[in-house]
Amino acid sequence: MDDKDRGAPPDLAPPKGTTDLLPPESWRVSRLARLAMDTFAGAGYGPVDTPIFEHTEIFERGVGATSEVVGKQMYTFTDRGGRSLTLRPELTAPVVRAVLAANLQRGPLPVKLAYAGPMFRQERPQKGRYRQFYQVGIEAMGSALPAVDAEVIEIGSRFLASAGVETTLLLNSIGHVDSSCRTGYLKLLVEYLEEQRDRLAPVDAERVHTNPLRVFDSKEEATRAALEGAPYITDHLCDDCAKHFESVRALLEDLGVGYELEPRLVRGLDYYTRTAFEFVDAGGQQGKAARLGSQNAFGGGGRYDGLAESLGGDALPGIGFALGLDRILIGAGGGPDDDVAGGPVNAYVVAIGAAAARPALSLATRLRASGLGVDLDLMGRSVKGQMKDAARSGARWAVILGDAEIASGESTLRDLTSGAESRVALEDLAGLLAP
RNA sequence: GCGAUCGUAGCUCAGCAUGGUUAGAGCACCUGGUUGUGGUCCAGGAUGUCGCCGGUUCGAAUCCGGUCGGUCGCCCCA
Repeated sequence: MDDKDRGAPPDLAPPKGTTDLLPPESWRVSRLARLAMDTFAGAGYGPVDTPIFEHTEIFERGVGATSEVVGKQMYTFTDRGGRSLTLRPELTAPVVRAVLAANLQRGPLPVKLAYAGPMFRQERPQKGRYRQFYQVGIEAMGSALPAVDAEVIEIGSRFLASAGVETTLLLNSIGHVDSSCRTGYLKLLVEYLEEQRDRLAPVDAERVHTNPLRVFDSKEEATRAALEGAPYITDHLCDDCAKHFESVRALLEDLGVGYELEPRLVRGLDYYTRTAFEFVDAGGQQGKAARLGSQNAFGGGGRYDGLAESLGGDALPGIGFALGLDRILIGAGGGPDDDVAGGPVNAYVVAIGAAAARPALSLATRLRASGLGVDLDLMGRSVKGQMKDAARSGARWAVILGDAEIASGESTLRDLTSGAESRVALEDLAGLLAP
């Protein structure tokens, strides 16, 4: 087959809104994900993995058909069996599904799970917003006590701090679905918005009936002005929700977690009840555009006491959060720690002369088997080239093997930091190189 | 999904308003100076379908149209 028959060469760029993660950037991502999972594990949250795709219904019923995410951002396709499947746009609904599927709600509670992985949403990509993006998060299911809210929020805030981003925690309660609580409040809100109708921006006027709470999210000047006298949900919570919210706040203060009350905070997914929170960028008000772009949230979460039932399962209250790894990396910037972005290679085996190539490979292999991080030349480089490659690999030691060394069962060990060299018996190498 | 803006070596960019011989720089890469030694220095070398397709022209990186992609804004969120 000649070139003509092959047609146009394939486009090697990854699909729009996606990216190939390669070293050194990929090291930062995997390190951050590990830090997250370790932090979560330290509070009793075990790893959970669910499929990359789910039955579309899980998101329609779980996340809510009126939400923006389900309405127009999902990657939905039909498989060969005629099933409608969707690439996961978030992981709370799938995790709750998995818990119900395994009947974990009948075992010891709470069920505490943590995850890290890719999510998918079809939106116009820009800085900090991609079609495939990485999230870490936790879910605690089975307890409606305010203590869980406090634990979850504290873990998120502590992880973000250790990841090197400065955040402000915005906190709100949006009550539960009942005429004495949110439903009742919504009537008041709609009434108020109706009165202000001509002052609202057109986009927001449309939302008054479809999703009135979301009007609070508006960035339109006109709408913001019109909202000045709007009733806040926190003033209309039922007694139980008000008490719950009060406890959460008291516990956060106990734990030394600072927060700002934000009565206009409304999250985009329909399943949230009571506590809702968001971690927004606090590092440099002016430099915001240069940091997260038009995005300002590292992540957020909240309680979802009705989610399990809307998926058709037993009642199972829960709370969790999701954080965007991509955004955290942007917000943390490239710290000084990132210079040593390489892998954990401690030693580099240098072969001098053709006769040393085979012994070098087997020495490297033996050292690796004993648990050391070892690399060597696979390009047939000159000695000078190998030394250069050794320096580049980030290794502390060069283990040099030439005819003289082989003859005496030794190697020349060079400290690449100081340049000091010494002869070392091969059998002593592993011990000397151990960190 | 809508609007704006950008797209030249691996990377960061110059060149483009006034189209015209082999398209440049720095960094990175490779080789040599040092027949068995890196990080400094010196000398040399390789590298581009000027995003892609088409149009105007004797001639296009340069002008025009379309398209794809990045970035920014809207929307929404992680």
